[in-house]
Amino acid sequence: MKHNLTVYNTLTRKKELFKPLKEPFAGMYVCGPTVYGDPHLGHARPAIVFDLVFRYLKHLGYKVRYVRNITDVGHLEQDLDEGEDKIAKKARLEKIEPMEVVQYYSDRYYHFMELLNVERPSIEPRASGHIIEQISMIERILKAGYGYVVNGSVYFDVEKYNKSYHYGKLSGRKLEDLIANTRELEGQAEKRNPVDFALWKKAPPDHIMRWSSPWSEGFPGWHLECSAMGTKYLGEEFDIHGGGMDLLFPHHEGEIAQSRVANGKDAVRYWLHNNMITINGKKMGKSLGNAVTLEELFSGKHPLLEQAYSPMTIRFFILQAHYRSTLDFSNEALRGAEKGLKRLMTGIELLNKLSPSENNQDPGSRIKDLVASCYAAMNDDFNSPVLIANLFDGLKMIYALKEGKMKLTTKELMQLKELYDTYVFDILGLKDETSADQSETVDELMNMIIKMRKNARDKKEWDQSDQIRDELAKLGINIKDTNEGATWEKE
RNA sequence: GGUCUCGUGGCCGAGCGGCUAGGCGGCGGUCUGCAAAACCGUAUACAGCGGUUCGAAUCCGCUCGAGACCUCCA
Repeated sequence: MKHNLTVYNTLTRKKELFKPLKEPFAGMYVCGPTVYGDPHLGHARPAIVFDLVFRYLKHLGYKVRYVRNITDVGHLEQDLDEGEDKIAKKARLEKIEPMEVVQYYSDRYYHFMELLNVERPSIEPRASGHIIEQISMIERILKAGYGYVVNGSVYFDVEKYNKSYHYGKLSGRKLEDLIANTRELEGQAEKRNPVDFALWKKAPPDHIMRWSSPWSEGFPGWHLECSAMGTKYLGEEFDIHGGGMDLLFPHHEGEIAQSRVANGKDAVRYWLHNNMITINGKKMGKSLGNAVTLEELFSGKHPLLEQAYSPMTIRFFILQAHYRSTLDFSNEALRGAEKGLKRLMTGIELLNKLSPSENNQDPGSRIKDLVASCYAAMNDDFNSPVLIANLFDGLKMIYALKEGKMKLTTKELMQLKELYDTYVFDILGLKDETSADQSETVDELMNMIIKMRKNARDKKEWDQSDQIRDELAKLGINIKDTNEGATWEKE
């Protein structure tokens, strides 16, 4: 495959040329949501970022298998013996079955991801459906000598692991520092060392989510599912593992250790991490109580929101920042994204209406250059903000064509159209929202009204024409007079 | 406390040693019966102080400030 895509590998802290294990195949695993709450803006970022990666890899010609899990068990609320997992807690609070909670929030997640035009991954495995694989992995870890059983729970022996491997190599930590900084938490008596983590937890009597295992009735530890499912669907070694930066430690560190000893090799070749979304400079997080859900965002019903923002505005907003930078949320920034996206879409609409000029009059290599810089941006660790800047630059060319200040041959115009089509819709995954829900009847009615207004205008009956415009404005319909006649738009 | 990241014009956000990022907003203009929209043009920046260099937003040091991880989190 010919390309020079470089990706920033958290493991090496460098950009590296992307070379998959088995061309033309590429395998990617991304940590998905824990389905115990409504999806919020924070969920949108990794979903959109890795959707971009997925789309671009496919565009380059790879046959991509993209696996994104749904976490529906485990994830202890606290690392305490009596800790219960989030889903069980939510279920108890709402007096429903845990799987009901899981079903409900999974559906919500899928619904909102679809609105954001996030493509469904190739496989979306659930932790609860892979208990057998997880148990088998624990057995392999025990067999390798890196786990120990206490009272029906199984723990990973981090200190022993660190003697042969480097625990903390992904997050840049040293075990001594970790041990020195471990907080004193209660109920850790079972562990040999506070840095050890659970592979299997024996369920307390009142814990509702439980499965039988060789050690106890219980549930798997919280790093295990990703190791087990990644191995199952992508093999013992695969190309990309993605997730939020907040998962770097300890989640991904745990994954590395588990896979290493269970499979005898490092599983992941490129670790990619998206940065966080901040709100007033602080990380947005469910546990911090400052998360804005996607539903609130799309409806505008949240104290922080001055208006509703469409799914594509959110998508564009996220893509306008590089995935490894924090992205600060504000109404002003969001409004800016909304306007910018509209400008881009209007330009594309115009482009599609343009016809080529007969004579080829020095188009230069501007289109070739534009195409090249778009590829260069994406090949540079998926630099979507630079890509978008290039697309805005190209807009000037489109308007110059319209004004007749520039001429393009049929072939060149086709190339330009193809560029926008490919990059805006296929790769960035944006879509035009404006004309989405107009029925034919409405269209024809509006054409009729515009015609009537034009008649009035032709007769210079300004009172009449302004009245039509004002009345429509009250209905949220804006008339825009252009040189080619009037168009309308619903707010 | 430990580890790490970052501080760019009113706002968001690229930039990885020399060449205009881009978007939103502002200002000026074109178009227009008026208005809006649209388009064109344009100003404002690199937290501070030192250092390296012919040359620094970009490298180094210090100061100040913000944030992340170390506990579930995207």
